[in-house]
Amino acid sequence: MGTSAELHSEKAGTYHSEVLSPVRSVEDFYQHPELAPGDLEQIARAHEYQQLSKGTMLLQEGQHANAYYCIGSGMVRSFATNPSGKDITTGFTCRGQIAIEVASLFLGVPTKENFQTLSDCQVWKIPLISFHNLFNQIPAFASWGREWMSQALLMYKLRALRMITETAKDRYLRLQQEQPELLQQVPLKYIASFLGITDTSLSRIRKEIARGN
Amino acid sequence: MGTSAELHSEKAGTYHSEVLSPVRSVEDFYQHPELAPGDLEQIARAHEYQQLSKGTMLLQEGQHANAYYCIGSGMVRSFATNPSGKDITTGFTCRGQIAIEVASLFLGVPTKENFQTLSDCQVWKIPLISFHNLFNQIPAFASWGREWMSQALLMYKLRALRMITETAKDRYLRLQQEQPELLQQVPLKYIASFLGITDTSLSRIRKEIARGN
DNA sequence: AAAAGTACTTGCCCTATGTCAAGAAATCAA
DNA sequence: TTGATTTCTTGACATAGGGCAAGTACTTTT
Repeated sequence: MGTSAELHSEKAGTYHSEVLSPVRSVEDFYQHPELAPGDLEQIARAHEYQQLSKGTMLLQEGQHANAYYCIGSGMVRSFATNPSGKDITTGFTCRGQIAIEVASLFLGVPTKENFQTLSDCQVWKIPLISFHNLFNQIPAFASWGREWMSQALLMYKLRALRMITETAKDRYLRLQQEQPELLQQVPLKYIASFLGITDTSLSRIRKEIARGN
Repeated sequence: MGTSAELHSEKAGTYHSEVLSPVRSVEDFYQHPELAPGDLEQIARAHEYQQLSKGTMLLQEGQHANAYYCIGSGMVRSFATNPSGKDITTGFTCRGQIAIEVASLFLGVPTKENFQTLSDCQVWKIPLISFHNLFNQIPAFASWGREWMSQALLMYKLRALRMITETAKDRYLRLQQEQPELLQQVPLKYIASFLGITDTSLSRIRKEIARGN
């Protein structure tokens, strides 16, 4: 379970078998009406393709993020550590999504989150400096970035709102509906802390649902 | 309590008396190392100064946001309405902060949030189209925007995390410490729903704290 | 000054979820 | 294969916070 990216991936974890087909190209991550094909090529060239084995840490608490990752296949978990030592899952990044610690990357502060692969992953990595250059050279890329951030902001706002307005069971059912593959691939304790409850409670909620809501 | 901005503000509400001195200039909102004085002048010219009376709706659920507001004095509350009809306070925007519905403004979708002044306010309003022009014409403005979004994203992530890791009392004490003026100026029910609890519970938490933690 | 409305508190009881501990089942290590 | 580890479930009990209703104080309206 090293900190560095490793290049072999013979053995897929029994838990986290790959179901979905991988994203074909890094250009798929940068869909935006203003981005011309030439722009996309330039953007793509700024990424480095990597295969990461299960358990790889992409970023650890206290470090400064200096890159982000477009996830072609596999899954990444991000988590923060409580003062009392427990880790709280803050999110899952799946195939087709971008694993990034915005605060550390763009504000230059040490991160309070950890990012770790839950399975073998294929990713495209782009360094901050390359991002920065693209941002300044390609206006449409900056627009893409603004939209991506808007979308991300919306999701976190919704998450906070839902922690208030929905019960734990509601949140689990929503997750089940919106990301069913996640429930198969991720250990219950991570899902529980992501939902804001204990694994004990989630187990009971599952039982209740199994009996027929 | 109209939808449009109004220009008189003789009578300050008894509840929400102004304590803090207003922000002097709109340029204070756009501090960024790369922004030159000339840029700031251009940015400032894109804003319109307005005085809004207490109760003014800046944005209502279902509308499309087409501007945002830099708050020079006063306070704005944003809230979402539950399916069951209750309104949940999603945030307070105070002097020196920006009242904006990012999702609606930048993704062009109808907003699910409402924005309403809690007191008479002095604001600088900037239309989306002007923002967009500045974003494309002034690279440093785009950088400022990216940083602002990063900061906002961080705060919403923290909010979601704290809803999970902290008790309601913890959250109240934090608010008391970080924004004491807010507790004086805002009715308890709005603070309660912002904290994710009922006004009844917040009242009890206050009592408990008053007795000596 | 009376009436109506709003803000806040308090009591009683209830539910969702947490804590702790034990045990079964699956997985991993050797 | 065997033992160790992890995952998940379940029970008994505790606690935070919600729902409802009443009551007080303050504010606004008339």
